[in-house]
Amino acid sequence: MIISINDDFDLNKIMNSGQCFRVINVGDDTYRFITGQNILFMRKTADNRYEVSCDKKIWNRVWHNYFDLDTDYSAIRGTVPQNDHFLSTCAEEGAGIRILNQDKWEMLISFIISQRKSIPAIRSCVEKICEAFGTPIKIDSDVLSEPGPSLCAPSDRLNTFPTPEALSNASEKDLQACGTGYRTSYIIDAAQKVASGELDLEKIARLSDEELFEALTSVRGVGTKVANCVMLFGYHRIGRAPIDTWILKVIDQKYDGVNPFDRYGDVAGIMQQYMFYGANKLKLLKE
DNA sequence: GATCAGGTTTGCA
DNA sequence: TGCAAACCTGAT
Repeated sequence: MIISINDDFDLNKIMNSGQCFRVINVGDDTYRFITGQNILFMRKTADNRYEVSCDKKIWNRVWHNYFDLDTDYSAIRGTVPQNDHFLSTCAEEGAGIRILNQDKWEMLISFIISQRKSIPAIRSCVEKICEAFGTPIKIDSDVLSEPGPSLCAPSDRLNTFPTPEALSNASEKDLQACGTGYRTSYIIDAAQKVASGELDLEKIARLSDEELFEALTSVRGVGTKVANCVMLFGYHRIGRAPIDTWILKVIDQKYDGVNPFDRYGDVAGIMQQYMFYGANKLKLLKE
């Protein structure tokens, strides 16, 4: 199916913005996304036009929201203060990045894993956990036969991200084998809290930013940075700007040590994404 | 083979 | 309250 998207949208930048760890480029400019039980292959065919491997019903029900298509990113880029030279440069470079609406539970575990890991290491760890504890995704035969040949990429035996129940029943040893290291006990703690209902990830979605932050940091291994990532990428709180080592360098080197994110109001998280992407891509930071 | 990675917890001033 | 050190392991 062909769809049109009339806003900033760049598959490669989205994949490399560090918010999603199971997205891959399967070659031929085709990208594979996974959320829940759904797999999507997607390829740009012309300006604002994309070929996707699902039907209209699934697109509207799942992927439209996943890609946050009701938000006007072009307009948000337009609000970048002109005198904010660094952000202006980064926003231009990062145009096309979007904040995905991803699964809350998957984000919680993925960002617990992320601490003191490089992005390739996070990807490999998450994938191993899916292989070990996820369940096979049922692939609709008509989904794979419908698109053109280029969208039919090898995807047999692809697993879902494991459920809280599956991870709460996992042995430390089996999790360790996925490369989780010292985060293993954090993952089990989170899984048990969620599986038992002590922490209801859907229910806390109704809380204010401050209360949601409190609820998330009640999990062992979830501190300020991880909680903000989960809020931004799982709960779509686009006012949250996670501060990692890169953004710390940005604040230090480009903003005289003064956190600029208060200035950007309720879209600070999007500005943070532009900075993260732009600063790395353009190599604007010193050691 | 060392060094470090998109942090958090723990322990000690 | 504030600041280091320790933590597992894969990637480079």
